[in-house]
Amino acid sequence: MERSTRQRSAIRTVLEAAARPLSPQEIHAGVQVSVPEIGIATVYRNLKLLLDEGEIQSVTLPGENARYEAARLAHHHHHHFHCTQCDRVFEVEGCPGPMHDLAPAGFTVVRHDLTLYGTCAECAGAAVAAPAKSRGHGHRH
Amino acid sequence: MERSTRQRSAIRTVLEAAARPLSPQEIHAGVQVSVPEIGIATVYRNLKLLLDEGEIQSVTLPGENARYEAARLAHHHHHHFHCTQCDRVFEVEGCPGPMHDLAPAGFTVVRHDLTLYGTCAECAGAAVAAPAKSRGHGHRH
DNA sequence: CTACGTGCAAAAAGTTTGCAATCGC
DNA sequence: GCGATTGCAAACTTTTTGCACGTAG
Repeated sequence: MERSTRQRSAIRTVLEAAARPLSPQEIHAGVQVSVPEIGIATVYRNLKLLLDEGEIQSVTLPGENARYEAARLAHHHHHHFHCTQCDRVFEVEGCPGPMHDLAPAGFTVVRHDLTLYGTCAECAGAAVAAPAKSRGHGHRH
Repeated sequence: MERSTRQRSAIRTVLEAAARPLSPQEIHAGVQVSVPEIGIATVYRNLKLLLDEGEIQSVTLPGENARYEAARLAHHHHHHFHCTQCDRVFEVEGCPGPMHDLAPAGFTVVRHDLTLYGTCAECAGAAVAAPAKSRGHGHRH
């Protein structure tokens, strides 16, 4: 049976408190504040477990590693906005509508993912204050 | 100056011959047919080089490692269809149109990626012949 | 007490890099 | 000949797994 452990609770707490999808590393760092001895493996094991239970959802964007968010914080059908400057991911409400007929004849569209790229409001504002455009964060891998 | 090597030519050939985006591993395997001693590092180095030159493009789908295709085979603005049964990726022509106003106020949309998921025509046909649905290919990582 | 959970370290998988040998030009 | 390029192995990153110990119920 599933037990209640300090580490699992802390992971839940961090995810509930986040306003956006978090990477396993961000979650690990966040949990270490309250449970310093937690290992990254425990984070991964719990993410998988919570995912199976449907308590959290994974957010996978093109070319990025998976992020995770509490399912109850995720809106129904939504998409994501990826700020190319601060590298954060936001949910966006809208959807261009059903795209069942974009696919060639014979293809069945079950689901779709849409990712918008650009500059978030915060970074757009910062750009005014500090017009020096630094190219990305160079975070490879 | 850039030299013409057997390995680089072979990589170009494999990409040109492919009807779909290929993973570095698929490219490596394909090139080994004509240049057996090629190492995977050479594949990666050349992919990066060809990418910088704009000769090829990378196709990054959510949760997947990058695939590559010859730029001249890629259509202008297009999106991708990922068959969840055979795991192959196809290009689709259409686009639901500009989605600049999906993002919250203050956000600027520069680009977008759309991925459709479902069953390709071939797999849909095969399903009729062999209705047994096998759950995915289990390719993790 | 006992099975589930954890920490740690090692293993996988994918990608990058250092280095000496090789080969195009 | 010289420098771009390669093969190999080692390094690195992210995620998974083995194992002995810890702990919730």
